[in-house]
Amino acid sequence: MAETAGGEGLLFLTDEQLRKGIEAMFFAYRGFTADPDRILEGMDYGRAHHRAIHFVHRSPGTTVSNLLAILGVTKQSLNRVLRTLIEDGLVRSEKGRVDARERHLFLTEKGLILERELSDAQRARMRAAYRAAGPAAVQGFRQVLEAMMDPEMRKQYNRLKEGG
Amino acid sequence: MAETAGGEGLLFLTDEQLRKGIEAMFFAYRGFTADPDRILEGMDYGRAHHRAIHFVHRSPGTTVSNLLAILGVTKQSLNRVLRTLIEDGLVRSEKGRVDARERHLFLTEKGLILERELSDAQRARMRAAYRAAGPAAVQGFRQVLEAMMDPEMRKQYNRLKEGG
DNA sequence: GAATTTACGTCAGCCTTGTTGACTTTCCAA
DNA sequence: TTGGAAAGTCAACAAGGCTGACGTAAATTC
Repeated sequence: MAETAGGEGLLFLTDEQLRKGIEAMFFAYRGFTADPDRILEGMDYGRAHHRAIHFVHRSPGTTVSNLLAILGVTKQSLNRVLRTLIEDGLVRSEKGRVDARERHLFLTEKGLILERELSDAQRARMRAAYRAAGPAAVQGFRQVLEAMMDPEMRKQYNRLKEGG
Repeated sequence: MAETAGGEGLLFLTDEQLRKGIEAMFFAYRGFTADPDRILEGMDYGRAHHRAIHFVHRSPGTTVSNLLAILGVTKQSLNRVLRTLIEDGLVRSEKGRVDARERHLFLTEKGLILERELSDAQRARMRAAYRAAGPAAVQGFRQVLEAMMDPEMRKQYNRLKEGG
């Protein structure tokens, strides 16, 4: 058995194993986004709209600043996406009561319908993958992903985990 | 304990669990690409160049058609990337001996140096994540990712796994 | 041997989604 | 009351996807 110094049998840390993990991430992410992409093509929306819809649904009433922090894009970029979603009546923007500078974002009925369609598709794939791999694998999956995040993103992720 | 029909305790298949998985994928993929992105910014290259370099390194002598199938982009898109890499002397293109229509692609010395820099960074993150999560988690991670791929992509992935 | 198909390259133009920079409006808080 | 934060907007640009059309060389098929 190929061992590294320390003799713990860290076969899973060889460059070859790491490379497989890298390629698995690459190919899997394609599958991960494939279904929503398919639904959105033809509509005037893209992946950026999906992300905005997802996180507004996830945290109703969230502010633009919040969303910027989560999505990690510039406000100009987010604004373009948000503006079309508001114009098309998928997202509602509400001036803050406590702090009137802030805009609180909500999905409208119409927005909720699209969100449902997108997340149903994405969850279906995730469910199939989970079912195929089993509960123990799922736990490992989540552990590795969490460890792979930047600390700042991990914070965001955990905040969402609790908050929901 | 919340059970679904069948009584196997499929707690990991609840919508809430699936949503967490979806968000974990989103945030983790950001981390996954962050280091190479940082290295490439400033150079005239981007993520698309990284992908081309990765898979040419992975399968030296691969053809353009092969690369197109793996990357899932149009030849025009790939060509733009490949052309700059060839011009800059990172990739060498060689007319096929058996079939002279084909172009076989290789990394040059210079290409190998950049590839090393990029993959070192990406592997370092992957290694840290693997180490933090442990071997069992890594196995689960790979199982779920593989199950998440489109069948066509899974074929490509497995072909690479063996071939290497 | 001629016709067709395949592999590759290229030009032109378009779209989405990211970026910077500059600027305004609104409004809270010191 | 004034400084600064939050939000929005305009303009310009770049990366990297896409389609469509076309050209060339080589292989394959008829």
